[in-house]
Amino acid sequence: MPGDPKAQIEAALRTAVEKEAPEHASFAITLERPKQAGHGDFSSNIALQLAKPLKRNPRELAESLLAKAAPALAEIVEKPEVAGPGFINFRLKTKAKVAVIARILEEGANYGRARAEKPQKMQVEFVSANPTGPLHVGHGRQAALGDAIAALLESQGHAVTREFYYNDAGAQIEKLALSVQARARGMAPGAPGWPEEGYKGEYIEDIAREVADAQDLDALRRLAVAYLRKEQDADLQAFGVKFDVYYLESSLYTQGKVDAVIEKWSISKKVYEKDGALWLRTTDYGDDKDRVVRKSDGSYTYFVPDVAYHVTKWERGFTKVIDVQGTDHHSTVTRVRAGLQALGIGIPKDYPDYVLHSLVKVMRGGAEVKISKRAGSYVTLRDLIDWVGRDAVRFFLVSRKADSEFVFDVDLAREKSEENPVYYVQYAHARVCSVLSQWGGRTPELAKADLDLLSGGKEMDLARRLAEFPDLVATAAREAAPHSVAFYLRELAGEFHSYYNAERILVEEERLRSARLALCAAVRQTLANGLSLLGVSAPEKM
RNA sequence: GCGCCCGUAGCUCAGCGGAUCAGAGUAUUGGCCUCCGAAGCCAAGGGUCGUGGGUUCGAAUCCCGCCGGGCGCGCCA
Repeated sequence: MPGDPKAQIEAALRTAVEKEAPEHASFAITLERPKQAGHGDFSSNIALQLAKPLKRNPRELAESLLAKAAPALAEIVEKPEVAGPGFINFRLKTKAKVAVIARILEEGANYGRARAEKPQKMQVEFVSANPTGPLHVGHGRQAALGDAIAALLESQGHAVTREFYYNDAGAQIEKLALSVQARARGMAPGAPGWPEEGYKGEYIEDIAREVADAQDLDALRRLAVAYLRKEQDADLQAFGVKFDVYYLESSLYTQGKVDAVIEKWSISKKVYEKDGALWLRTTDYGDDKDRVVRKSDGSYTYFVPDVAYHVTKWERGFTKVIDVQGTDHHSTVTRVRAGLQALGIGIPKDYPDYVLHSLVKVMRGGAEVKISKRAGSYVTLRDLIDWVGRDAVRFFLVSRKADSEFVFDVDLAREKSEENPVYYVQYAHARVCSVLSQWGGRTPELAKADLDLLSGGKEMDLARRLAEFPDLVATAAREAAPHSVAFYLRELAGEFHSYYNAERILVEEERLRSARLALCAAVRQTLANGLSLLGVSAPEKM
């Protein structure tokens, strides 16, 4: 495919391997992008990998492979060379390097997207907060992560459902209702007689204010749940996150799905009675100890509906499911998988996948912020959005690996917002838009620009960086790791700023100007595509 | 005590199935606006990659011990 030299080089190497060592023809050829420009645009360690099974000197093998691969590549690469212990380095000709620009302008918003060989029906479940209070910063991290992961999977051609699961009926909800009732009767939060472990945040008062009849606990419960669901939805909307499905835990009971799970376990003899309770043999599936599934009072533990819920995911045809949760829930991983295995209905052992994130610590004014007035005991997502803005929150929260603990410095993100990485990236986008608009032409014309006129080092760096994007997105999707996209965008923005300051884009000479503008337009498109994956806006002005 | 995760520059963090890997941002210091956006660019200083072993020609990266931190370890969710 024109504009994809990587595929051409891989094909040529594969052909060479087939000739050189037919018995290893199926060996995976992986091209790497050397970090240092001095080592070319692509390198292959295939000779090092094949040297051992073939019992040959890796350098000599590399030379031999190269001799067989080189003729097919004469068009696109400079003279390739064998380096070090047996790496083969390829340096693209300018024409092949800049071809990516035309490709980006042609593909537009599709640049970086791929068509999956086997498109799958996938689901990402995240946030899943119970309606007992405002969303906290941990939910924010989940929302940012989950939405970005879903976008990444979609970019690879999969059909992705974003799902929110919540408990609308359990003991937590009862506590909520009782708290609101107490408040509606004029009781002060925490005063004598206040419900045990009741909720004390300011929002309880807001809900209580709307209570018509403090005696009617059912109505009160519905009111409280509806109120908080609405508030959570408003926060998610402000955060730019939309869900396709809201799944109610209560529906698992009303549809008999919870009982069905117990029944299947019983039939396959995976449960036993002890101390008046019913236990599941999770130790058969790697758990430390067996777990209670039905308490002696006859009610189920939380994890039975949890398993029933995951059965519905499987039955709904989601072949891949990613649950985004805090690391404080990591013990459920083994348990849920064990519960699913014990059903014996053919669900894979490692179903579902999990992305676990550690908690977020919020720093402001040199001290940790632990509480907000509204929630009573934690910092809310809304606080964060109000303090630093949606884009900064989203970008920050996905800029770290999910499992690293993360200190969110509000002062850095807010008071010195010009130093914030997200503005650095958005600013690059705004700058390109500005130069394109000052030129005043139509972007499609740029696709016909004579790109060979680009020759500067910074121009080659940019072209090289732009070409990395599709692979980077594919890897990020496979690893459910949006942070690498954030890092990439910062690097791309940096190279653009550097270029912009060093070269004049709007030169008099029309052909050169068009070529440079084409490069700029490709940068703009790639920045926009990347930011879109992270749910961050790409402003034309700021 | 047991299990999982994390220790990389002053700070916040990338890099992790070995080679071309000591990195980014920020902070500090010094330069750059008669010219497309200075919310920017250029340059400098700053780390024996927690620590001690092991495997290897070669380890931030793999293995083991230790130290430090986080989170779990309920007939809570």
